[in-house]
Amino acid sequence: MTETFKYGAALAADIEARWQEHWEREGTYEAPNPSGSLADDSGRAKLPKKFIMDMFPYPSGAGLHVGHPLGYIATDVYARRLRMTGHNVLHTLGFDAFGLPAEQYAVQTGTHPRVSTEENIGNMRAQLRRLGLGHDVRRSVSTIDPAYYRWTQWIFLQIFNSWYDERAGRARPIADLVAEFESGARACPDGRDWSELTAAERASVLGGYRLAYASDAPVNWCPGLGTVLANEEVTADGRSERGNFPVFKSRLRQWNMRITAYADRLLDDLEALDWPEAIKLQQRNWIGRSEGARIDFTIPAVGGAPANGGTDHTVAVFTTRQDTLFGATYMVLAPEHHLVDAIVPATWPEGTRPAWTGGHADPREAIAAYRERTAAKSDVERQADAREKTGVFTGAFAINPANGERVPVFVADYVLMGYGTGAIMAVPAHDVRDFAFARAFDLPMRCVVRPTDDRGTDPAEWDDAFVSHDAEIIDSSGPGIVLDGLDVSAAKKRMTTWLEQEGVGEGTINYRLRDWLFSRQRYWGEPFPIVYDEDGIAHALPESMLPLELPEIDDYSPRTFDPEDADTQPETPLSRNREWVEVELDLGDGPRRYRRETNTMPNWAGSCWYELRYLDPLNTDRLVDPGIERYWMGPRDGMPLGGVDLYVGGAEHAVLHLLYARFWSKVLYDLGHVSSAEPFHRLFNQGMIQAHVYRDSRGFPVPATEVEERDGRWYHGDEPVTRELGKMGKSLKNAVTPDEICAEYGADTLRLYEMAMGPLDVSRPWDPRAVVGQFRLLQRLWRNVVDETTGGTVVVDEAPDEATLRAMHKAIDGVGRDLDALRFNTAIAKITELNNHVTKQGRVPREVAETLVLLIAPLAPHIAEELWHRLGHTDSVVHRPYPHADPAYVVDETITCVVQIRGKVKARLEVAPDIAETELESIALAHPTVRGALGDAGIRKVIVRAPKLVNIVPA
RNA sequence: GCCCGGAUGGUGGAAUGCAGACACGGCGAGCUUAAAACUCGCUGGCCCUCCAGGGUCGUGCCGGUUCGAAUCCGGCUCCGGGCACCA
Repeated sequence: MTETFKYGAALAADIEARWQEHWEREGTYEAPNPSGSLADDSGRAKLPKKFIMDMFPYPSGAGLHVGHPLGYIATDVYARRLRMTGHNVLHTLGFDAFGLPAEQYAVQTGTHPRVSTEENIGNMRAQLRRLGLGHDVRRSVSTIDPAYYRWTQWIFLQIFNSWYDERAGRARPIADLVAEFESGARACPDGRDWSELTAAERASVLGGYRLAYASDAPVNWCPGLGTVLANEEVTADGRSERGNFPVFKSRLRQWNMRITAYADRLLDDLEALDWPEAIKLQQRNWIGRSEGARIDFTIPAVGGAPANGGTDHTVAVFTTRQDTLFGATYMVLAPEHHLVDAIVPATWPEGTRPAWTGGHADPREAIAAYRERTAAKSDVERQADAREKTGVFTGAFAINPANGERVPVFVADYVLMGYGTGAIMAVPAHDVRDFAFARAFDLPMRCVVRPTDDRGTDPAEWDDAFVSHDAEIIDSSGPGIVLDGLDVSAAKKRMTTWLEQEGVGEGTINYRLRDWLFSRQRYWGEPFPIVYDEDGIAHALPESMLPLELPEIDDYSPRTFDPEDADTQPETPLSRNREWVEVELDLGDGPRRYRRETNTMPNWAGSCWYELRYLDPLNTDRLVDPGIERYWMGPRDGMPLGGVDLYVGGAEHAVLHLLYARFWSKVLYDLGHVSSAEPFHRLFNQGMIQAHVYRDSRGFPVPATEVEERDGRWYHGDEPVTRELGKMGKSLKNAVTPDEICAEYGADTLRLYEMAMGPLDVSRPWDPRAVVGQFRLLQRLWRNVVDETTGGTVVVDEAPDEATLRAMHKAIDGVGRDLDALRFNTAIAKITELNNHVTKQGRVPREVAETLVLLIAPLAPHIAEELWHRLGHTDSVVHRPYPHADPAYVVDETITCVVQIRGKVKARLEVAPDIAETELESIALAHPTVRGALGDAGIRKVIVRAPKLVNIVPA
């Protein structure tokens, strides 16, 4: 068989396999640590460092399609450019391997999730290996590895064993809090002395402080998945993010993370991060900070009415519009509000309108009926009639503290128990929802903010509420307070001050963010390192007992339970292994019987901190060595909070992974385990690769590869099909795998094509025909260097001509800047342009050939390495200096000259840098705009000044 | 409803002072018995043309700023994304 030197699929495959093996053997992509087991004597640890990361993949059984590696290729190109510009670059990829699909597969087949997951990881590694990604494989971690999740559990214990000290503004060890209680420096919540409390009472008090705590509260129960879910995992229409199953509220005892303690810091620190504005905005909205006030309304005892016990009650409301308190004409409690039953009188007050009673004989009956009606609504239904206002009168009245007015109290489901205090003051004139409710129930409205449009001040004549943050307050004066004439923000301040003086309220801040529900009733996750003693008190396992490995069970299936029955809890898979659950342990006070926690952690846990483990993956004593962590991630110029230099991934994790990881980072920072207060300094969201979906007349997708185009229409065989743009995937029968592209053209072509398709951050369709364009580029480049019959080189040992030199240095300059800015598509266009230039010349000077090879090396590393080798070099392009443009050739051939008339710029001229003054003068005077501007005025003087300014003084 | 982002040839997209780089597709030619995963040329519309070139319109729509606008400003239209009874 004769050897061929034509760059085709076979040769590309040969080159790629050869160099991949070489790089692996040489450890080419290993990044040294400054110390520890991954340190070396290459001296590279002394270089400026860069830590580049991808969002690591879930090892799905479906394998990769070409959309998955888009980000991995981008970070690889960027990392290679950094290596070639003298950086010590840490780039690797692990696997986020706990999660539902493997468990669902186990339910169906009985295969242990570990077995299927590890097989999937193996397949995915093989797929990724073909792409020639320059990863430091020593640092690749997998979240299901006990050596890894040992530290996930360890971090959980750090969080469990700490509390948020509001005064210090940071987390501290729980032992400090105990010491404060013991010394009396801090009073116990219920006013008793710490020493008098039983162990269970102490545990309960501390549970109110711990950053990880168990609580009994309404949670999102998803029967379809057999587990509870975090708020972030439930979509706006009340379904599970994964699987799209309905979600119901149910009261269950679950573990939570006190992420709300960090709301302000999570919000404020966004400012220092180099993240897309859209993601920052999503996080800001999710945290949902609103400044306002708590206002106490008194509901006086109804004389002799047994229902409210004959005592006064105080109901606190939260509002951001305390300035409109004088406009509050009624009050609303959420149906679940705990004071509803206490305030309801036995009978309707005299003169209650029939429309307010819902047709019921007494208030208690009316409220019971209303509760039943709203509770039966699932979140989906509640969403459907979101705008329709329903409610019922409680029969009670509250006193508006500003003017002493008696206002009716309603129950309505447009007020949510989970936000603020679960009660509102209703100002129908200045709130759209209150306006709608007041209209429906014929409640009075009072205008207290002067409308800035022509609607007048009688709300009865309005079509909607008047909402403005920039208007004047009117008709708002009461005992000790006058707001009239103030603007909204001044009125808010004055009202807050008054509320605080009178002791009927205070300025407060509310957040939309809720604590993170952290336990799942599933098997395939990290077990909690928690045991309960006979009194039900939770104890942390000592570090020496970590990792707490997942026990074996023989039935992985989730169970549903009866949410109606308050005494039941969902059965957890881990509880099925009795020997594992019931244990005798010595936690320091002798062997005792304990029961293990049988929930598992959500699959976000492993991804909350994996960047840290990449740094020091073999360390068995610590999560990460502090010196190594500071080296790669510590605060530095322009990054006061530290973090990874570049993190690339999809935008779908905006309020999930990206929020959780920031939270864990801050806890670890507070407790002194890391120097970086933020995990990811710079974030980049890559777009999606879309693909055409072809559907037959019944709407079913047909395989995209079997569709033919004829006269602008598409046919599957003889059947016409429709075409639309959609996600790439198995179910839509349009997936293209990297393997098939590699087989047809090679990995370098795939890499180039993915990078050349368009800007990295926008979604764009995969065009199967267009891939060949990048293949042709590589073929032309190959032929410019290699003699296809002998395998020798065709480059000539002569200096490039002037035009070529200029083209070359322009390309070097542009490509370098494009790569630094992640503009890979334009970088490729510039390389192509230069390559086309020399192709047309027919002869390629060695200097140009070598430049081309180095320029393309980050994008197409295999062919670059091969060509570099064939050009007679024995070193690797990987650590070669990237070409540097000679500024002499990059300067523009023309400069801009400004023409002014009466000191005003009238025109700009592109002229040669060395143009003579007299010539410049005549060009300026010949310019049509200049001639027009001068008109008949004539010219008195033309002054040409350095650098190039033509000043024309009209006569 | 509110908040973001976008609109440039047949297609993906370049371009912050020469609109359409680079690529696909298309057309024409070459090589070839034949082919293309080969090579070369042309390829926004309209018009003129002595075939060398030239003119003119043109970046979703309307208006503005500017010597000059795809780019900046104001107002629309359409598309994509996020949030949504959060007081």
